[in-house]
Amino acid sequence: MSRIQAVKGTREFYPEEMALRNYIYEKVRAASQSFGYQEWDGPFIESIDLYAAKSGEELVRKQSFVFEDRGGDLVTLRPELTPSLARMIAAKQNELTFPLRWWSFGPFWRYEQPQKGRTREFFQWNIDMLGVDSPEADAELIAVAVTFLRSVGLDPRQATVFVNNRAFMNSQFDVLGIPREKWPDVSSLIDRRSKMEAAKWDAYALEIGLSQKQLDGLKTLLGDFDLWKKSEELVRLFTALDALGVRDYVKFDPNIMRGLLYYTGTVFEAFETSGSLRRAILGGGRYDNLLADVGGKPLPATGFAMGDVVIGIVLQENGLLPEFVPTPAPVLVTVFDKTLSMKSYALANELRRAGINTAVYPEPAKLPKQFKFADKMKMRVALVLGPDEVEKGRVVVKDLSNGSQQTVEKEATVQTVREILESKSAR
RNA sequence: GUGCCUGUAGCUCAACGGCAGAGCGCCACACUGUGGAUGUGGAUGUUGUGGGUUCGAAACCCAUCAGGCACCCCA
Repeated sequence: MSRIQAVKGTREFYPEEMALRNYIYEKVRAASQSFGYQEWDGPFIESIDLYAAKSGEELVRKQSFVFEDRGGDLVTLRPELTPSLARMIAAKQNELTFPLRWWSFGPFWRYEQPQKGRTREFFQWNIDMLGVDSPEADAELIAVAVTFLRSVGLDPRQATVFVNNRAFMNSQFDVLGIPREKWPDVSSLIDRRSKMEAAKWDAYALEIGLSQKQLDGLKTLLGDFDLWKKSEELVRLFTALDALGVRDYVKFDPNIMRGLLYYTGTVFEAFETSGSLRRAILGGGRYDNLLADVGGKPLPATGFAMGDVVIGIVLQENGLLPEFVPTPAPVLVTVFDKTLSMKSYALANELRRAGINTAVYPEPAKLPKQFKFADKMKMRVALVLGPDEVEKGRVVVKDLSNGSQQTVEKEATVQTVREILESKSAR
């Protein structure tokens, strides 16, 4: 094919996909706003330098869409939102009202190898609380996440949020006598455990310089799912989760570490428990140093992000996609023939003026064809204005969900249509 | 960026060196004033793209593009 195709990894939203995107957006908004978070957004294009500071070399060097603008500056399509957030907060740190609760849903780009659940262009929900340094704030963010998961129909058996605490794990490493400079290596070791064979993982652990005794101690830690009881922070977190009514979705898991370097305390990730996709639905945690790192005054922060791609697949695989109704207009006014078409147009106008979304069949065609169209578009009501009706000043109103129809005075059309739309569909 | 697998009708797939097919969907008609059901008929196409091998390529080889799996990373 010589046709120019879409750029690799980009998304084409046909109406059906667009409906899903909007559905997710709607549920994200509802969950965010139910906890009092404000919607905001940053630029889609940023200077590469913004990310060079803190996002990690991998993200900047290999995963960003970077290009030179016409003025010769290097710019990038944003690969993440947090640096923009940090800058915008730092710029108005003295005039914003804290604690600050912000959320956002928008497009991001990463130059990655596309595969299932991973595209180069994706939408991401970001939500953060800034200015509060407490496990209860972390618990609130987890509760927002669970509120969302619940609202799209996922129950605790289908989706679980796994929680750990970076600082606490570090203190445990300390107890094992693992020196501070090895902590990042140990973190990525833990991150990788589920992906490696046990023997190879052991070998790798020794390779990065752990003693056999430290390795044994580490394995005991990672197998201890009651470990959280030793952490005052985690105990407070779970107590708050209980009060917030989301405890049944959340589990402590010492194996959750998360790759990003800037997490300082609580970290969490939500996974689909049964599905084919072993990717996180959402992930986040506490990052208390980020604002100071980009030149602002120190400010504690906690938050998480969720991509639209994985959650879309999870919903689909669990049969939780909302029914797709192609048309936003539940009413079709058929066009009988050329001479009567203006009568149909005028009737549609009346319905619209009464606040009812109405489509007219755009040309004269056989009625079966027009009814098939209405059916495929999942319309609820079809109106017929033929010679008989026009002569008597009447309109045929048909409820497509059950096939019943009635002939009414033209003046009663709006009322009759409204009654059908408000009644339950028989379909 | 690396390794492996896969690209055939709108969709799911068959044909695996010898005339490109099926099911679903689509369109038309039965039904010139009524959709979903049924029946009958019809069109599906540069076999992802470009090159090579061969008398002959959808098939074999090379390149390229896209998708999938793993690595990497992560939403």
